[in-house]
Amino acid sequence: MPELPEVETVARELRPHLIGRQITKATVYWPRSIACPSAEEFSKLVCGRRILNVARRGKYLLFPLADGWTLLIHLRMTGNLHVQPTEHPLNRHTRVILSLDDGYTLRFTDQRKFGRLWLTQTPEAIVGKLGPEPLDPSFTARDLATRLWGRRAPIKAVLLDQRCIAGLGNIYADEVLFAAGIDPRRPANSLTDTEVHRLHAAIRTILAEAIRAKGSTLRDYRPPTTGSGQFQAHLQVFRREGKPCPICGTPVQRVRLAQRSTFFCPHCQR
DNA sequence: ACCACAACCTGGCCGC
DNA sequence: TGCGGCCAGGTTGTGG
Repeated sequence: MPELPEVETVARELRPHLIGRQITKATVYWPRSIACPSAEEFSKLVCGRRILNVARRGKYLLFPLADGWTLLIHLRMTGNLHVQPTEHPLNRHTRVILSLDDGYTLRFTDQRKFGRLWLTQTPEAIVGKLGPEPLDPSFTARDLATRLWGRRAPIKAVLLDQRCIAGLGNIYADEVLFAAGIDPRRPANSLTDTEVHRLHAAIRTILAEAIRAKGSTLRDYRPPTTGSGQFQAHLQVFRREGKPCPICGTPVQRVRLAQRSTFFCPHCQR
C-alpha cells in the first residue's frame, strides 16, 4: 500500500494501541523480513522492551523502545500492520508477530515479502539519508528549488528519489505533477521559479488531503483493521489511462518513466 | 550523476 | 483449465 499518506495513517491508527505497551514475545515466520540483526537476535533484543512512541519518517515507521532501541519498519509494496487479539487466526501472509502485555499482538503481514524490520540503536543510520519531510513547515519552495538544481533527470524520477524528498511514491508523484501542471518528463532543472512554487504547493496540498482521506486503497488485497483510505476517489490521473482529464477532457496518457507507469494529461501538463 | 535492468516475491488478470 | 506474459503504491545493487 504505502506512500507517505498511507504510512502516516498506519502510524496514527497504531499509536493509541501501542504506546506504553511492553513486547512480551516475538515470533518470526519469515526470517528475511528482519533486515537487522538476525531473526534470533531481533527476537531476543525486542522482548521485554516497552514501546515509547509511534512515529513516521518518509515511508518508514519508527517505534522508539526503552533503553535506546528503535524498531523500524518499512512496508514496501504489500506490507501491513494490524493490532489483533492473541487468539486471532493467522493470516496466510503473516511474517512477524510481536505479542504485547495486554493480550493483543502487533502483526506484520506482507504478501510479497519486500517489507523489512530493523532493530537498531542508531535509526539515523537508516532514515538519515532521507530528504526533508514535505509537510514539515521548514520545507520551503526555495529548499525544493535547491534540491532540483543540477538534476537533469525527469522531474518524476527526482520526486521518487527519497534522498530528494521523503515520502512520495508512484501515485502521489503523478498526482502532484498533474496538480502543478508539469509534464513528468521535464528535466528537473528546467523548471521555472513559478513552476517550482506550484510544485511545492501541490506536494503539500495533495499529501495533506490524502492524509485527511486516510490514504488511497487501490488493490483488493487489504486485510481489515486499518480503516480503508478514500483518496482513490480523488485521483485525477493515476491509473486513468484513456479517461478524460478532469480539467480539459483530453485522454489521460500513460508512459514508462523511471521504470514505472506514469499517467499525465498531455494538454494540461507542459 | 545518470540510466537501464535485475533482483527481491506473490498473485491477479488477460489472451490464447 | 492451463500456461505464459504482464502488471503491481518500493528499494537496492550492478554495470554501462
